[in-house]
Amino acid sequence: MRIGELAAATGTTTKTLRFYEDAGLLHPAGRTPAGYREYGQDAVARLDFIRRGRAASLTLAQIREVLDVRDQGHAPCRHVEDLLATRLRALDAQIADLQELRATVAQLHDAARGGDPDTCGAEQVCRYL
Amino acid sequence: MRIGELAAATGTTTKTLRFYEDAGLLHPAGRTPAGYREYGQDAVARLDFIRRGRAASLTLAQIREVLDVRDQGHAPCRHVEDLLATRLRALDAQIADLQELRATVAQLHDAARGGDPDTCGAEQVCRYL
DNA sequence: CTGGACCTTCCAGTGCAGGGGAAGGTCAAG
DNA sequence: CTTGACCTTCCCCTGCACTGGAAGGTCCAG
Repeated sequence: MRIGELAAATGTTTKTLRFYEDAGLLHPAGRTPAGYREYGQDAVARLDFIRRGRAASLTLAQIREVLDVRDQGHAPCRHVEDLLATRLRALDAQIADLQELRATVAQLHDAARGGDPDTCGAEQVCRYL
Repeated sequence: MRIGELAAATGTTTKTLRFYEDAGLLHPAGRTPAGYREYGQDAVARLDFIRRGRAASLTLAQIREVLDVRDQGHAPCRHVEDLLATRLRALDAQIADLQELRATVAQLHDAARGGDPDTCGAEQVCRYL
């Protein structure tokens, strides 16, 4: 199939597919005599994997690592497990950071809600922030 | 004071201060005969405000809005309150999204943790993702 | 044989908040 | 007089994952 069909079949765009090829996530596609890219079903499976990886918030670099392991003939299960564990820890840290930030912002907002603009001094930009 | 002193006094860099001036967060500074920027104490207060805004995860554009209101002679309290409320809602949404994502990744990780690499078929990249 | 849908490559831009570094001017100390 | 610290403008680079658009080639239906 050609690039447009593959894009439609995997819910992405031709732009993205060429970008993935440049980024090393897709093997350079075979070409028709006219120079058009030609893909087989394996490309669909590969893109489905990439999509699942993206859905799990893995970066393209991480997904490529997994694909590289697979392309070298090894089962990437172990690598995927490590990746997911790392991602999980990062997500926990990120959520904790955001919750802390939320508490700070909520505190500021509580102080500002009920404030009287007329009592603002001109020597500072805003006493509520 | 000169730009390096101001940077040291506010815990930032000269690069950032020039960037803020370009971005409209700082008024164009006065210049010495040699062309050096010259700042007063008000610049320190302004940068402290910017720093607090950044700490509350406001964007530079949002902070500039507040400063613009202030510069036009109005107390920005009300504007700040709205901004904080909006930021709070965005943070809640972001935290909820991340928690959902975390659940998904945790599920994948649980499935992968106990898996046997030898049972992986070659027809897919990895059955755990 | 022409129109339109598709394909190719290449270059540039998006958003965000700066950072790196070059080429050159200024100032005070030694 | 020179050294070194500081300042100036200028332009490009970073990360991340694309997206937009121009200029041109290919293919098929009418």
